[in-house]
Amino acid sequence: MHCDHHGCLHVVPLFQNLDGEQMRTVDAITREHTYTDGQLIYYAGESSGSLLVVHTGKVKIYRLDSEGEQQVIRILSPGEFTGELALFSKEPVQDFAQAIGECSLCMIDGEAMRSFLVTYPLIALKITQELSRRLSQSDANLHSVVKGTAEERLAGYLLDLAQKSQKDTIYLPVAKGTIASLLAMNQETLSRRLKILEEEGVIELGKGREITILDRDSLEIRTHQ
Amino acid sequence: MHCDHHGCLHVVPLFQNLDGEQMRTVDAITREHTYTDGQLIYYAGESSGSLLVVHTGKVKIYRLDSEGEQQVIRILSPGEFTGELALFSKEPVQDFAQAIGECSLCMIDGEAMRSFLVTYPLIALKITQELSRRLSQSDANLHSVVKGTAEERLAGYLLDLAQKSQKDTIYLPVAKGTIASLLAMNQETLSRRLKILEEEGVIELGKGREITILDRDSLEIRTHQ
DNA sequence: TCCAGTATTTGACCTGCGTCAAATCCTTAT
DNA sequence: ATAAGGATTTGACGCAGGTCAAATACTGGA
Repeated sequence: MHCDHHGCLHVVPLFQNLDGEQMRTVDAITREHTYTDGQLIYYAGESSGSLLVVHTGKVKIYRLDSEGEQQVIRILSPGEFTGELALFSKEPVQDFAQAIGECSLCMIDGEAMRSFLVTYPLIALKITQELSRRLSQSDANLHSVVKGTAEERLAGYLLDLAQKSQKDTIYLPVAKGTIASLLAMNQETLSRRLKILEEEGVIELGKGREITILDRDSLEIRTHQ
Repeated sequence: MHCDHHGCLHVVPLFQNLDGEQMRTVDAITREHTYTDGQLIYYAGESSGSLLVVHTGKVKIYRLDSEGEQQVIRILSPGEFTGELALFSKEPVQDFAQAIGECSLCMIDGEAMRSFLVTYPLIALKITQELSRRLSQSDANLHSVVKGTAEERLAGYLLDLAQKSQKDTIYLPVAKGTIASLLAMNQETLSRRLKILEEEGVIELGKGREITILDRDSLEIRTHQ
């Protein structure tokens, strides 16, 4: 089915300031599709060639090493997009996208999207802007993996979550194992680090994925940046 | 001085298929500037707001951690560009660009470039394409740092160099310490790994930065991918 | 060619984090 | 509720690669 005007496109910063007609144009080349928990959306070597915008739910982007172990790259929330490599380049895609829980995506046809971008170059600029932001972010990640410690990355991540939710009690968005991989450590290390932070009175572990931040300053210091 | 038509713009894949008039347009908003060894081109928090295209020489892009230690992100060769974050986004720049040896850059004025891109959206698409390629590359780097070993990264890098030069005897493009940082290891580890590869008959270390690959297959295997 | 300054190598040592294995805790479907 | 299966925790242990320090090799300028 087509996205209607209460649909996915309106949650996307990318298309925020399109006028009615432009919106209808994008609408016409967009299909919405829902996925169930764990379903693969695309995989390395084989992608839809569409721009994929998350409408509801969460999507995990990851890579596999030669042992089949996965390394989480990004967790997408509503409004965020992926699939740009297949859209803009001939390079083979090397990552996997998988639904975490029920989720729905808007799939914008690649060929049509490219012509649209030529007609509405401002949208192309916005995409470029988002990509360069993500590139900078990705460099920062690399830097913190190479030069930083597990605790530093964890502290930074917890502060991020707290800032986004504006609360001191936060809920990890996905399973701890997944968070661990996202933070470039393994599950056991994440567990141990959390415990240490609790023992030192910096956080309090609730049940399940609940964490309460008791001492924000201390976390700040541990961020080491 | 302006770039003439034998200048920097012709070495840039980005501008490959512009016609004469378009080329003159870009030319008009471009300045060439030369730097001496070690000179800072831009630094975190303060950037020119221009798109910087390497014309001749090499440029090192790196970040600093809180101890002032640097982590090399990328080595730019002629034709490659940087500065896109400052150009397309309001985010603060977090990296440093430094001349390695004598080098010259074409600096394309940011504001003028943005309007040019709106007029010639195909160039915008090319930039987008290059950014998404770099993003994918950056994710791959992260993956190999997290899941791979120092030897795997080194083997991959040596094969890359050999492929680019089409020869078995290669020369590291910059100092070993810089390569080490680029490969996310420290100088001593790089030195030790190289020695082990030599002892096992995979490579031969010449003097200075010269390395001869004796057993490409063995390197291939060590790439582990 | 020689010297000073830099880059590289080598050795000794140590630690953060990964691995494996087992226990315990949560969730969900019945 | 309860059992089954997944998620998380905990413990014991090892090692890749980091750090520090000292020796050696290169390089460009006088």
